[in-house]
Amino acid sequence: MKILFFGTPYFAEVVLKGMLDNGFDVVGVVCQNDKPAGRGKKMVSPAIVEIAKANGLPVYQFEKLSQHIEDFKAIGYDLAVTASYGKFLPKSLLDINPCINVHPSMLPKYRGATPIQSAILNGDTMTGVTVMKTEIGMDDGDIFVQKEVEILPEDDYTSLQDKLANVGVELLVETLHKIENGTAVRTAQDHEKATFVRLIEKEDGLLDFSKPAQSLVNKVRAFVESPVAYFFLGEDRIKVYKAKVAVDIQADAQVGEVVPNKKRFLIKASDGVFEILRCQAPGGKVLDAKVFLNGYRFKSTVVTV
RNA sequence: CGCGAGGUAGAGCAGCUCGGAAGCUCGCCGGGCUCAUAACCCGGAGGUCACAGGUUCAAAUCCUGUCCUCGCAA
Repeated sequence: MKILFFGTPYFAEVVLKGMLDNGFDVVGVVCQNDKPAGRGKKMVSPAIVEIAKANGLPVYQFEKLSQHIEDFKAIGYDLAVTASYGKFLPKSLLDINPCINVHPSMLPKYRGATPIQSAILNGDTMTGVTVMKTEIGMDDGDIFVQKEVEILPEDDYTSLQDKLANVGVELLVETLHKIENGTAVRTAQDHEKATFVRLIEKEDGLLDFSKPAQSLVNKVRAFVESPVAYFFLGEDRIKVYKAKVAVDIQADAQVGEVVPNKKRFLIKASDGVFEILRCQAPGGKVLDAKVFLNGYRFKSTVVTV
């Protein structure tokens, strides 16, 4: 069975590696185009390109998939597998051969682009992975298999994504074997229960200290890779990479005010104290709070709203 | 050539505008206080101020070039 893989970011890399490690015959990788990135806006390829090339796989980066149907037919594959590809697959492409998708949520919950972030953001304690048939509609295809994954309090996007990707590989391998044997069974989703998650904007990362401390911590956990939670102290935009609720601290400050403390970076939230464990000031490196406090000169001790 | 910030003891920073004896917070070593301590007090080690040129009696500080790091924007 020749497999054509569609995927772009890290989650897709793990899935691709998983298929290769399990001996599946991947005949090519389709991913998003190179984009100008970083200082000097140099063109940068998705990381998956490197992995594909290292394994001798051809890489296809088409601007519009629908304009390359003949190219896809020429590749000669039997099944398409998608994982965080980033764009819809046109019907003309889905009509060539069957397509299955790996989605990091317990569908029909969290259909859309940001299931992992959403689960953490909402303070969920459980999420999961679904392998289903790819259809025209967004994440609404019939389900082959799904498995729950626990979200630990200390999990953030990075760690949860890893867990989900590994489970995704496990489920995908299982499904691919069944498809090969002809024993694959799929069931329709309960569309009534579907929930959708939208793309995340940069401004979504702004921390609002009039909210409960735990919700702020959840935002930090969910956005640690991107766009990163932040707030302003005077003119300085402080990006927060790790935080917790300081349950041992007596709140002796106004909401949004820095709680005086020599060794800990604390800010009063609506219902408790938000403690920053790892952060970054403009122009500086990401630092542990204690190190950050050694050198940082506060221009304001109240969060700018 | 997208815009911008910065490279100063092991770490994080100040000093640079107005050139003229290298400082702060932590860490480390030693001593003290204490039932005890991540707390407090005293003392100590540790830096060719990124690199290379230039200006000057004198450069961390001014000028030029190189390397590296980071923020924004995409």
